[in-house]
Amino acid sequence: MMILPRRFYDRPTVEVARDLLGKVVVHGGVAGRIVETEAYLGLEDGAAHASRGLTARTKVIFGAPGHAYVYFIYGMYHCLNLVAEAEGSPGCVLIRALEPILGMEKMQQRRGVERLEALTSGPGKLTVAMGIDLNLNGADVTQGDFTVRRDGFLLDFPIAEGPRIGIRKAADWPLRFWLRGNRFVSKG
DNA sequence: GGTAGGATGGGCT
DNA sequence: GCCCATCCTACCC
Repeated sequence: MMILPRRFYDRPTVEVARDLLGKVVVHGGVAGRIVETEAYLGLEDGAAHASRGLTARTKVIFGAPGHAYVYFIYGMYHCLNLVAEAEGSPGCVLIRALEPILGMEKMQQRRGVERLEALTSGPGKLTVAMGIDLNLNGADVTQGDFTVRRDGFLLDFPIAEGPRIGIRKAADWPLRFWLRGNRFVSKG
């Protein structure tokens, strides 16, 4: 599988969010195919962390594309984003759900559940299953043992789009993308 | 089938 | 002090 090059991410965030569907996140011996994403934009997007401006937390989002933005939420979960847009221009894509394709036993150990549909069907679940935490914040996903790749298979479900989940501001913006009918999507 | 409530801690006003 | 880009359990149709 070919690692996605940095230029893949150096585009408008919405395009990157849509095109990440079907790509494969690899971390060590564990991998999953992306089936659901959300785009988070810049200053104009009240739901985006970057709308607060450049801070210690958001500096990764303003940095070079092709890096991971990982943050801690609700006191116990982590969420994985991939940074898009040129350096200096904020934008990132939240990975909301994966279809497990490699290392399912490891995922089951980390999650403490058996059902495949329960392993990675949500942003907090998939970071546990993949072993992703703050240590990977800022990591370059175009090289090393934490990467995103394309596998050459065609998408087997149509792409759907709709409002993002779990936010209050800009709640009606259609920036969520998913593979309609895929059983690993978090909702719908 | 559905949902209300609680766990739990960092970021920012 | 308030707000979260969440998840699981208990409980109720």
